[in-house]
Amino acid sequence: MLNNSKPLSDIERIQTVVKMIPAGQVSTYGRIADYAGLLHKARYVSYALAQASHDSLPWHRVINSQGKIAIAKGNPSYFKQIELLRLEAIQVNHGRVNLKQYLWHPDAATLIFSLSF
DNA sequence: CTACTGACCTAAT
DNA sequence: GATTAGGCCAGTA
Repeated sequence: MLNNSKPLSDIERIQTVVKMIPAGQVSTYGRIADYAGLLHKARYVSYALAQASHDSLPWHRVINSQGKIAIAKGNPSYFKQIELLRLEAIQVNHGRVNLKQYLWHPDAATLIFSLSF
């Protein structure tokens, strides 16, 4: 056996992909789901992040497809996310990020490799 | 089992 | 830009 570990769970696959997002770049819920092999399960990504929104993974680098912060304004995490993004030199205006500028374009082979464990 | 809820997405308006 | 509608799907009550 080349690999005797059990397959990654959906949540583990999502977290693996999120960890691959480089500092200074962002991705979206839908894209993360696609990269993790979970087509059309964008909503599940938000659940997976909420489960582990500790320091363990860069949850702040995940925003919605419109480039906006997905958390409701007024929620402390909303401001926390903006703060974390700005620490990485990502500009946030009116709760919005320029996807053209900061969107992460992962390498397919690297993705497959990272998810194979 | 059904009903409701979301840190969602796309297309249409 | 903003809002709506329909689709999506796991979790929860």
